[in-house]
Amino acid sequence: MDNWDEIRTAYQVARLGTVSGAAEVLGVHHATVIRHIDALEKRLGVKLFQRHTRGYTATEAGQDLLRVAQATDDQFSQLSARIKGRGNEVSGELVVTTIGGLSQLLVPILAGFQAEYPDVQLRYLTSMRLFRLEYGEAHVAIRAGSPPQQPDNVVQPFLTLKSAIYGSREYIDRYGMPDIPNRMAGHRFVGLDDQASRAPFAQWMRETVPAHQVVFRSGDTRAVRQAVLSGVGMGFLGTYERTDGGDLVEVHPPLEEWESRLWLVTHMDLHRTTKVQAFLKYLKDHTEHLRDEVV
Amino acid sequence: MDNWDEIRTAYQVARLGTVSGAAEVLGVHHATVIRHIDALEKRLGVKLFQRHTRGYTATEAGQDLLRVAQATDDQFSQLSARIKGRGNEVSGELVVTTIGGLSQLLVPILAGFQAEYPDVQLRYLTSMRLFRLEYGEAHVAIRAGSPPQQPDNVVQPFLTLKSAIYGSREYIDRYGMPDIPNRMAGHRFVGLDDQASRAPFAQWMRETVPAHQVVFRSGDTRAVRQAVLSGVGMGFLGTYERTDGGDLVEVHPPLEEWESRLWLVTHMDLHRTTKVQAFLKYLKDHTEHLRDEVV
DNA sequence: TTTTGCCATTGCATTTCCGCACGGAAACCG
DNA sequence: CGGTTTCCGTGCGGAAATGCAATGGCAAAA
Repeated sequence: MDNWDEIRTAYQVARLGTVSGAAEVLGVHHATVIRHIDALEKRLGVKLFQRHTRGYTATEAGQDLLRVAQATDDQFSQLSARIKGRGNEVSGELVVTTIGGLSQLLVPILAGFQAEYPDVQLRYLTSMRLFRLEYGEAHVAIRAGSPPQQPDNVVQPFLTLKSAIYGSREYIDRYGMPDIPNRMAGHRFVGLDDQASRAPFAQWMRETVPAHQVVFRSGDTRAVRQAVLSGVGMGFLGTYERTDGGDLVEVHPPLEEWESRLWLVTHMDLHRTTKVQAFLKYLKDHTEHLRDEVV
Repeated sequence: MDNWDEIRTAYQVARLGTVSGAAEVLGVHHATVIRHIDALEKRLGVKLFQRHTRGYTATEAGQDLLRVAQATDDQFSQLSARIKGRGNEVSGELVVTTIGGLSQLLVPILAGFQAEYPDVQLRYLTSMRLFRLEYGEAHVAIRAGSPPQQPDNVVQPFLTLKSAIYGSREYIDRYGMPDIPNRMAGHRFVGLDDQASRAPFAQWMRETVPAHQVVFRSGDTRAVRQAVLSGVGMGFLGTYERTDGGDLVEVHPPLEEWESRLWLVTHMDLHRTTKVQAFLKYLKDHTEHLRDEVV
């Protein structure tokens, strides 16, 4: 049963009883309607209508088709309404994927967004592997580094994370303030676990700090921060983390080369949807102060 | 939501995940599939798929469509099977319309037909008004008189009903054998109630027998027969009725001008169906002896 | 890393489909 | 009873949908 349009045509004829009426409803010429009916009947090998001078009367087969197609028409109308509506409402799942270590910054914002749009179910993914927007695994991705070049993605700048080297007051009191990068001998560092990390400051650290001086490594930035706070050693922390309580001393101010540019990435096909737009707007509105600060 | 074919296309893409696969299943070119999807999405204003190099992945809207269209496809398949099958099976309603007075001949045949095809529901209509085949009011009509000329009807000769004048033995004993049409004075007749009846013998009677000699009229041929049997008067009876028990005397043998030609009429659109064909065959097979007899 | 295969996309040629107009027939209406 | 309306049926020219083939991109295999 291919060619669903012919069924639709036959449905209108069965419903209205005339070819002309069906043609008007369908917005086509009545000749087209006749041809559709003829083709459909030929393919089925059964007459759907009896032709007479006042119109078409459905045979038993035609009445059967009428019932089925009526239901189909209803279904499609509802489907259309749902789909069209869904484009303009903020509901359903919203999947956000990001690099690790931004939870502290993002989760409160996500919570606020969810409060504003209660119909949204949020999924916040910070997996090791890169979630792929093109397969629909996420609606919005936050990526770091150089601007992603995927062709089907819409990329826009998000934040520039400034990092500085911090140490705990306790550590400074004990080991003195290091003169970076000139005289760091005898000092201890806390760093990222990922040896291949492409974070700018991680690269700097690999090049500048001898490996044996990095006495604590972790993939979790909160663990890194905790380690610095505990006086294990100095380490890079995002400047946005500084405001959190804790007795931290800035050992070296932020350098431009340590900055990590963040990008908001969405798939082209989803970027225009109201849901994604609403989220992006909310996200930008609630990170404004950070952007001002770091620019 | 017009253009159901595009929904069908989108359905296959959602089901198979690739444009190429859908194109193969649908028996069209890739390009056509892409254009269908693009058009549908444009009309809905919502993306149904996310495009990537390995194929198309359905968005939430696309998955919704998938579910609905899946059900539709099932429905249409079943519909098609029903319709195609119905063309080749003998079931459902079968409406036969006929002139009055053939019940005695036809009903036993109808009963036999129904016994042979138990899935058939018979309707046997002998209404005053002419049921119109072209509006689908009946599958088969039995008409009398000159061959019907309706353009969309399939007409074939059925039987030739021979009529003769009968009287009861009692009547003949009392009034003597009349010499028809020469000396009928003093005789009594039983006739049809319908003054305008176009039955040949009714016409003959109107012209030949003075109205006051027709002492019993009825529209029901069985009543007429009963009246003749009861000795009310002479009357026309079909020769096929003669075999029935009863003490009848043929007052005048059948004349050609009294014959009533019967026609089997079907509407073109229904004539080819197995159901109608089966009925016509059964009808002919079981009236063969009558045909032989009257020719 | 190179190769191979699969897949979407796009411009161009073609065919199919559609709209138009005319004809004809039946019913409706004063 | 004749004019009028409302249908359906069909040949023909044009337009829209389709098929074709070339292109490019990505990923898995070699």
